[in-house]
Amino acid sequence: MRLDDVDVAILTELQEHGRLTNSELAERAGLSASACHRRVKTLETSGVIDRYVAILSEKALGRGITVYVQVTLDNQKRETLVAFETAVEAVPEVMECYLMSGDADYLIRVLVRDANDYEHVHREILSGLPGVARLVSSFTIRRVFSRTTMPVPEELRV
Amino acid sequence: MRLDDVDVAILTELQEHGRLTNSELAERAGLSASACHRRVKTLETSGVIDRYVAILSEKALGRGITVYVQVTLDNQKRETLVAFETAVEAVPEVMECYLMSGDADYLIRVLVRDANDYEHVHREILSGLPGVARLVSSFTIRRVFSRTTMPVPEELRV
DNA sequence: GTTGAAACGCCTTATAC
DNA sequence: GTATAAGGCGTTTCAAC
Repeated sequence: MRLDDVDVAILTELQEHGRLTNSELAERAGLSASACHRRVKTLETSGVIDRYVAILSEKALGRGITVYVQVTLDNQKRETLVAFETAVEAVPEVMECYLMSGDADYLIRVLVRDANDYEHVHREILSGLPGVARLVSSFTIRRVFSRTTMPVPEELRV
Repeated sequence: MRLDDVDVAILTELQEHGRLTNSELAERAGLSASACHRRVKTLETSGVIDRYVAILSEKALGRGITVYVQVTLDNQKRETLVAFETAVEAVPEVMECYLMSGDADYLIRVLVRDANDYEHVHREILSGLPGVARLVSSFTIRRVFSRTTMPVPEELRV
């Protein structure tokens, strides 16, 4: 699927304002409402737009601290990996989990209230996950920025 | 601001389906439409709901590979940090940037099409950012999961 | 908290160009 | 791509309970 400038404009707007009305969106994209509506539907059914979500405020929910944790397991047996992955997904403080190349097996992003809270999560939850041999925690001091907006790569442009 | 079970139900739904109609949401939350509408407005104005966004498909956009990069700068002078932060935010492939404690100064998450593409980003863009002394790249093999849904902490429950 | 009503805007589909 | 029309649905506000 190729995307032209208008598609990009639509995607850019919706990535920032997911609940724009179609008429507002049409105006911002410089399109008639019907044309805009058709394009959005196409973008949705083609899978370019995956879904719409509400983003909650980490601050307002008292989850100010992000910690990255490198996880090394006892071994790389298939069952060990599956057991860990299943268990870690059930931990609500873990926002993201990647299987990694290199030293550690997994990298996870953990969201907690403060350092105290992390101590609890680390000791009572993470270190008890199946197969975990070692945890290396890296504290973030400050989030410089975070994008939800994904750039449209050149090779998809019209 | 305290949140009761119904608020949590609303937040959970909206974090997964950000464009639910108010009437649909009301039904799922077990509320009348007007009561539901009032609660959502309150959650929005109080800042618990930060914003609504469309999530694009990384796959459909051909951005399959996530790379984490630990960035070490020449020094920690204020100007050095500011210059780097300003420049890195202008790189669209960088989705997130944290100032870190510990060995490296920054941790960034980079989204690219493939390893080739990363090679280009690494050599032509990242290593040219102001103040960069060392880059340590960690490739992800697979995203195990990623949440946009944030749990409501116990201490905020009614 | 609930229901119901009313006004308005938007969506959605369908026209035709 | 544009414009327009029509019906139905959803939102938003209000009043009353």
